[in-house]
Amino acid sequence: MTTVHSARARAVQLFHALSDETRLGIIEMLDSGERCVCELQDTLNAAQSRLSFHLRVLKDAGIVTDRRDGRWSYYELNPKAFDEAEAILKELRPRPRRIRVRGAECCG
Amino acid sequence: MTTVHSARARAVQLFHALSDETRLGIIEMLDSGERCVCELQDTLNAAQSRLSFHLRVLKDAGIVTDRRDGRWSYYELNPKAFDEAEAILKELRPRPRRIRVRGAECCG
DNA sequence: TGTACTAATCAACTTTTATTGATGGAGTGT
DNA sequence: ACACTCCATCAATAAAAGTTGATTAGTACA
Repeated sequence: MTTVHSARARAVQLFHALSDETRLGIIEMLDSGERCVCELQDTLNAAQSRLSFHLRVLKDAGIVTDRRDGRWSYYELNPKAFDEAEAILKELRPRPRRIRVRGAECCG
Repeated sequence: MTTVHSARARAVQLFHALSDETRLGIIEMLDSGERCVCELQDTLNAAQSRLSFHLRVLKDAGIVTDRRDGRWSYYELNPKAFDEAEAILKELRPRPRRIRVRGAECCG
């Protein structure tokens, strides 16, 4: 997981990691628990290097953690990343406004 | 807002729309209410066509709605999109597991 | 009608992401 | 040591996304 500068850059990293079909497939598989790469490979039938690439994106974003056991690598979801994404989303969400000020002050 | 096929494709579209600095800047500005394009342009100082491009991405994803008034276009956040993103995130989040089955069944 | 203004769209280009096939490191079993 | 497996990394390529500078459509107002 590489370091990131601003809150916005972090948001970009997180959402970018979540914006790919293959990666969502991986996340879905990991939802039921830790999995080794070869299992993911079989189930998602994605080439090994391709899977590895996407796992790295997820890991860099802190969405998964990995652990090595002998020749196998196991990946697991990191709940904190989901908390973080949810918090960011809450920040972005429009606040309830008392009065609609239909942009009347704008332009001309 | 273009039509989308699977739930996963929709998730990709939504997260992709959220994974860009300029677009997050736009969202942040719209957070306090409706804004016309020229205001966004000034504040974010982004070229007009560039802004237009990003507004389209946001609109296609359903994150903003637009309204035309004379020669001005006003954009506003759509809260539903944020509900949706939050719901998707909740789906993706790892469920609490009773027992950690450290992927022991895997591989051999 | 003519001119000025806002903003969408287009085409050419640059940059970033993703895919593929190959190589190599580390662990396992003989 | 040797062969074999799992998987990360690399280099080459393909595909997608973003930027830039036109052009164009629609509106406003003299």
